[in-house]
Amino acid sequence: MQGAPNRLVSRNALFRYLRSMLSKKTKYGLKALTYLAAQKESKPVQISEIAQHENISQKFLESILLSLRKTGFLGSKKGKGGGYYLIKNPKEVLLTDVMRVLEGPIAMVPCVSLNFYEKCDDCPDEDACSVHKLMLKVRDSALEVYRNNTLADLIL
Amino acid sequence: MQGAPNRLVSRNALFRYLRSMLSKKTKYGLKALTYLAAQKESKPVQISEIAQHENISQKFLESILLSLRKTGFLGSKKGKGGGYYLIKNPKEVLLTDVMRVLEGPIAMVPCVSLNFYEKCDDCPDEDACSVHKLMLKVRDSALEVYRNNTLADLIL
DNA sequence: GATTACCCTATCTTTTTAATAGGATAAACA
DNA sequence: TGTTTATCCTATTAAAAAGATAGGGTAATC
Repeated sequence: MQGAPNRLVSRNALFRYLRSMLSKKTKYGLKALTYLAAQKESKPVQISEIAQHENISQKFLESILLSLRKTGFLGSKKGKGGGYYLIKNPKEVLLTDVMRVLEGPIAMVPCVSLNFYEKCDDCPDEDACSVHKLMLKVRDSALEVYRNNTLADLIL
Repeated sequence: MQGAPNRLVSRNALFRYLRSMLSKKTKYGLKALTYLAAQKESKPVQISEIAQHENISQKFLESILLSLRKTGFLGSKKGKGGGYYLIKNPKEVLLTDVMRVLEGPIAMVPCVSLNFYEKCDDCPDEDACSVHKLMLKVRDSALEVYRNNTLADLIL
């Protein structure tokens, strides 16, 4: 809005933009995956190396990589010379799958989620809900992006 | 991911999908705006009526409508027969503007926000950031939806 | 068998959202 | 003019979640 008094718009807005809609977990996870995808040799990379290179708290990254291993994206090797490595070819890793594991649902409201559907408690009829109607479109537009991009597309 | 063990995927995911990415403020705000836009007569509607009809806590709605008034979307009238009313024609109310006031930035990360840009503290070079690259696309896709829809499109 | 590096659980701090409370102000109407 | 109606405004609180940290367990390599 153009004409609105500045202080009133920005107060709420300021609070919001300090935090990101994307969780750090997802952010760090994506960075780590990209880092691994960009490796020339396919030998394990240590957590500490990724953490340093991407400015991530090592302990936090540890838990993220762990969950990426459990969900079938990464393999790991213990002991000296150990670390994490990509299991699949980056071109075969769809970002829809990555996002759903790291961030959860792609939809902004549970009632339009494909994989995590849940009825809204306050809304008696979804078909009569304006928010539902709008968020369906937003979900589809986001899905299109994630579906048409793989991990390989993130490498710069 | 298909093959991943169920309990491991769903634990994190469960937590995430209990909460919506869309704040209740935005949800309620959109519902209220749509309700007002759907009015046949253009006389003020009381908060209590909207709150009842849309299943919203009246006090919470009060603050939301207040902020919508301060940002130029709604007008209000005090006293008997008072209430809130839309200032513009629903066809002229772009959802980009509504979303920015209610929800804040449309981008999922500040570093790709058009109206609320801010550098990420952990990222030395945006052009070399895979997350930045991806989130630019997501932002654009969301923007397209919001730009091509007005309040009138939300009425069912 | 010592070192390396992943594995796992538990806890804590901070931030944010959502909601509530209580009263001030202004308009309408008798 | 005074009573009712309904918006206006500030402050507080409760609950949830994210992010980060701590500390030790386990397995593989040399």
